[in-house]
Parts: sequence; structure tokens; C-alpha cells
Amino acid sequence: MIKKVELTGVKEIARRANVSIGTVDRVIHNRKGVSDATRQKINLIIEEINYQPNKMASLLATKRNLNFAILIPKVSAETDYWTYPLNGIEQAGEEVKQFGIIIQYFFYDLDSRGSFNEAAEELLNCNPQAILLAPSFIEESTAVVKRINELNIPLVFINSDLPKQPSLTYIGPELYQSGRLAAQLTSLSIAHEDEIMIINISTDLENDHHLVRKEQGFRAYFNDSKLANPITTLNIYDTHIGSVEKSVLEALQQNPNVQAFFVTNSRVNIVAKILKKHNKTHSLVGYDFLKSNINYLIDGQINFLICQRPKEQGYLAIMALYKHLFNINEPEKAIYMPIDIITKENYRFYNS
Amino acid sequence: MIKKVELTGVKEIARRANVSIGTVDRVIHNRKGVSDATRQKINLIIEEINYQPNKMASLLATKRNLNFAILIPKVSAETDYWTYPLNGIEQAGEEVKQFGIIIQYFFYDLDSRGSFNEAAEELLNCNPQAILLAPSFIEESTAVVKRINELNIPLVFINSDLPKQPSLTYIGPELYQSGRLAAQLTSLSIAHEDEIMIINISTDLENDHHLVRKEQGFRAYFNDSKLANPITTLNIYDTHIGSVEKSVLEALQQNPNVQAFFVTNSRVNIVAKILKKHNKTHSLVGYDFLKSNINYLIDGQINFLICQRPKEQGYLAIMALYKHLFNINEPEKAIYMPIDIITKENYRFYNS
DNA sequence: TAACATAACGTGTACGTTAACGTAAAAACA
DNA sequence: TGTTTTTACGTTAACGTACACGTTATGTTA
Repeated sequence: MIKKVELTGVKEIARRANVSIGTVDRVIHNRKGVSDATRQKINLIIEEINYQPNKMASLLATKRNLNFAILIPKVSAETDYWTYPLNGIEQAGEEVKQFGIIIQYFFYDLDSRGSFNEAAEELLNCNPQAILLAPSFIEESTAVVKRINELNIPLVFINSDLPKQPSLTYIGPELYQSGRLAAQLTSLSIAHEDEIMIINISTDLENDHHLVRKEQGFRAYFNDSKLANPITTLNIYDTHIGSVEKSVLEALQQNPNVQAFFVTNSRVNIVAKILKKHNKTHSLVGYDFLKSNINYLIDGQINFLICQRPKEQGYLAIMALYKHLFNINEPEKAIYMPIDIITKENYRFYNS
Repeated sequence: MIKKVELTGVKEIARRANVSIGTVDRVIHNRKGVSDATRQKINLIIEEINYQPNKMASLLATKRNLNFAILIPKVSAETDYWTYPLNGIEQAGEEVKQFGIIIQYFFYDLDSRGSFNEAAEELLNCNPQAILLAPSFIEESTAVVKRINELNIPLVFINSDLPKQPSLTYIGPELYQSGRLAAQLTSLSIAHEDEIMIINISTDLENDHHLVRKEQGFRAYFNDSKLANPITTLNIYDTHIGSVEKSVLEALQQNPNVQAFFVTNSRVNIVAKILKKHNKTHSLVGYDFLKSNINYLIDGQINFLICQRPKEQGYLAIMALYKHLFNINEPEKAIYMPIDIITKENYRFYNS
């Protein structure tokens, strides 16, 4: 409980500059009423002692709240992936709430670009001091991000990046490498000549660069490792199970030597269900810690799930904004989540 | 930027209770000097208006330094495992520094119980307000922990637990399950009849319950999975490479059908070196993200490393103490780290 | 030169909480 | 009874920042 002795803050600056704290305050806030000479002197001292304003005192003095606005996909019935980032955001929200941070949530429908634009408009209307964005639709997001940057509001991307748009940081997966990892895991459970099938299931495959990057990584691994296993790709645009079942069975008939599947997103549980129904014991690798996926992992129908800490992504994103605004530290330009392998023997400790 | 209008805080409580804020403060902090009647009245009002102290004001008012004391093994030349928790601790230290938290470091030698006791004594002498402890030596640690608990200093265990001793939380691995995972990974790359060898390398094996638990988990997996692969254990007490080499080669001669090794700690790189030297291509699974291990992972000599986020352990431990002391939230009684699988395809993103 | 304007700076109060300090009254003791 | 101790409070000065307002000094104009 030793009292601090360091001299910091406006008072110390004022003392060194032989002015009052009022003057220092004016310099800090770029208000007029200070001669150029004193302004320079004070700025010099600010540099010298590396002055970091005490955000606590500041918030206390201004007695205002900070609004953080979140714009992410809504949790759909089809996949509960976004519950995890949301949980992380909420947890972080609890922790920073006492610093006057209030989180406002806006959700959009992954099937509707219109809903994205609407939600973005609402978001901007409530004048947030920080924004967390999952830019699923590239063009629409880019437009919104440009406006955000004009307003000079700190912005964090989550789950997908818009590398050309300036932002505080991107927090999310590195897709290519995760595809490579999927390939390595697949190669563990197949023989020399076995065929492999990559399954992309998405209504909007053309816009879903996630899947493409993963497939590229997957194929690159086999290339680089000089593994000659034939790899075919099956694109499925209708995500309903009946339609998927039909496609998969057809493809299996055409490629009877397929021994392993790689599903490039979290819909791997659909494939697992189908394989189980037809008593198939193919190797199966897919994505994401969803309940329905975990069940098939325990079951043995899915061999590996790859996961990139969705909850942590949300948590870290809020924390990055908080730390930025409170001058605690600045994040890296991009934070790539570790690429985790989930098996039936380690899933229990994954989200504790 | 909306101004708050609510009437909250000690002032409002004092107004409602017809007392001064000083009295309210005494009630809030459970200090004496208040009659039971007023205390009750105030507590009632606190409940009523659901009083949440303003942490910013609080932090500002108690401009005190909090000393956190850390007692962990020193980074040895032999293994740099402890650099990772240390990094995590330092990072957390940076982040909480502006709340007046100062971290003091004490290190002990893993080969010397005496050094542990000495360091612990020094630590207690500087009257820390929170302690982070890696209780490697059970008896010595227990004695120290008892004294710490008498002093009512919040304490977090890291890496190993002392379940019988009260503590704020334990942050570290769950060893049994990690052994099971090692077994699953081993089973991926061996055939039906292949033999497996578990290698424990430790000068003080009897005290190293870590290794024992992992071995138990490993064997349990094979039992539960009805896999009949013979498993033998090789205990090596002399950790020098020459001695390990001799032991391993001897054991290999006696068990020529061994196709896979499981090294129960981070010294797996020693075994990798030996196997490489003798051109052996056994399957090899071991522990920890150390540089020397990663090199053999890239090399292909090690198939999998299991890792339990050492850096995060340190980070979370400090944060748990900080959040406890600042009433942000209380941790779970035990926080088991996810059991991560590191391969040559995902190690790059593990510690970013 | 008086009256006034403005630039440049200082002062005071507030934010909500903490804790040291002061004090009146009650209780304990001689 | 008087004296000391204890109990139960109230008062007040910080903490670092923000900002309205007050105060000089230095012009500028009538």
C-alpha cells in the first residue's frame, strides 16, 4: 500500500512549464488561448515525460459513458457459431462496464445484404465511440468502413478482414494455414492411394472467400508433401440436409475410392449425420466447436474439428478497443488466432 | 457522451440514510465505528438502489500501489519452459500497471528445495498484497501457503495445484486428460500390434506427479479403447543426453517392436535428437512449445506436441488476482487450460 | 488617455470515493 | 463525582482531469 511518489500528470507538466494546469489542459485539448511559445514548451514536456492521461480521472471528470457498437451476424437457427463471439463480447462487456463502457448490439442476417446496411445505418446513428465489425459482405462493409474512418472512430474487424481498409486491428483466423492443417490431419488417417473429397456447403459460395482459402491451403499441403492422393471438390449450394445428402451420395458413387472428407466450414455435422445414416466410416475433418459437431466428435464420426477460438475473438476485440481508448496499449495490426485441433480427448477443456 | 442523471453513489445513500458519507464508507468497507442499527439501515439502502461503487473514482482515490509477488522457477539453460508463463505475467503486468499494480519477481531453482524456501522468505518479507505461486515442491510449498493464508493474502497457483490448500484459483493443466490425448495422437500413427514406450525423464521422478498422472491417462486411453498395444515404461533419472541415449538404445534393443514413444514432459527434444542421430523414424509425441521441440516438429522427428498455453497461464493468473482485488469478478476455483495439439502446420500461430 | 477588447493564463469547483482526522456523547472506571 | 476511554459518527482533503469563469497584461480605438 505504498503511496506513489512519481510525479506525473498535468500537475507535473504545469510545474515543469511554469504554467497552471489550465494552460496545460488547453494544450492537451487543442483549445485556443495559449501562445505558441508556451504551447510548444508544454508539448515538449508532454513528449519528454511521455504523458499518458489518466483515463479514470478523465472519465470521472467528464462523467460520460463510452458507447461501443457491435455489428455481427445474428445467431441463426442453422448454426450457432456466432453465439461464441457474442459470449466473448458479453464477457468483456461485463468486465469493462465499470469503466463506463456500454455496449450496443446490432445484428444482421447473413442471408441479406440489406439487413447489413440497415443495421449499419442504425449503428452510425447512435454515435458510438468505438466499433466492432464482422465484415461479411465485402462491398457493403467497405462502404460503411469508409464512413467510420471519416468519423475517426476506432474500429476492430472480427472473423473476416478488410485488409485494405484501415482499422485498429483484425482479430480472426488465418484461413490458408488452417486448410493446410486440415490436410495434415486428413493425411493421418488415410492410405497412400485413397481419394479425398473437399465439400463446400454454402448458399453464397462465390462471396465466401473463407472456404476458398481453406481449400487452397488444403490442396497446397498435399502438393508440398508430394502426396499423390486424388482430391476432388464438391460444391453444394443448397444447405438443406436432404439436398446435401443427395449430392454427397451421388458424388460417392462417382468416386468410390473416396476415403476421407474435408468439410470447409461448420456444416460438417450435416455430412456426419449422412455418413452415420449410411453406415459409412470415412475419415471426416471439419470446422468449429458447435454442439452438433461435438456430438459427432464424441461419436467418432468426426475425427477432428478445427477451431479458432471464436469466444476469444469477441473478447479480445472488445478488450483491444478498451485498451486503445484507455491508453493501456495498442494491438498488433492483425491478431491471428491459434488454429486449434479438437478431438474427443480434448474438447472438454476447450471452452472452460 | 450522454450525461448521467441518476442519483447514485455514497452521497445518495448518505442522503437517504440521514448520515454522512463517511459512515456509508465505513459500512461499505466493513470497518468498525458504526452502530448496528445504522449499519443495517445503510445496508438496506445499498441493496435497494443496487449500489455499484464507481471503480474509477475508487481507483483515483486510493492512489496506492499494489504489490503482486511472483514465485516461479527460474528459466534454466536446460529448458526455457518458464519463459512463457513469465512472458504472460509481464504482459499482464504492463496492462495493469496503470492501476498501480507493481509486480515483484522471485525465482527458485527447480533442482534446489533450499532455493525455494529462500525465495519464499524474501517474498513474504516484502509484504505483497497478492501472490502468484508455482508450487513445484509439495511439502515446502504447503508450508509457505499456510503462512500466506494466515496473512489472508490472495493466492493463485499456476502450473501445479495444491488442491488441499485454499487458494483463489488454480490455473494450469489437467494432466490425466492430456495423457489420454497423447495416447489418442500416438494411436493415429501406429499399427495394431506395434509396441509403445513411455519415457519419463526427470531427476526427481518420485516428486514429479505430473509425469505419473500423464502416464495414467495415457494407459487409460488404450485400456478404454480396447487397444492391445503393449506399453512399457522407461524411467530415466539422469537427464544428460549421453545417459538418456544409453537408456533409450538399451530399451530399444530389449523391445525391438517399439514403434512409438511418448515422452511425458518437455524433454522430448532429447529423444528426438537421439532418434535422428540413429536414423530412427519412430512416432514421437511429447510436451511443450519450446524452441528445441519446435525444431524437431518442423523436422518431422516429433509428430505432435501437447501444450497447455503456458503464456496464457501467467497472463490469466495475474488478471485473476487483479480482477479479484478490484472486485471485477471472481475466478472459478480451478481453471484448466485447453489441451492444445501442436503440429508443423499450426505452430506458427500458437504464440502470436 | 480613458474605455474597451482580446489574448494568455490562473483559479475554483466538480466528478465519486477513500481515509485520515476531529469531536461530541456515552460508557467505563477511579 | 470527576476523569478517561470508547463508540459513533461528521468533516475534509486528496486522487487526476475537465471546464467554466476570473484575472491579468497588452494592445486598440475613440
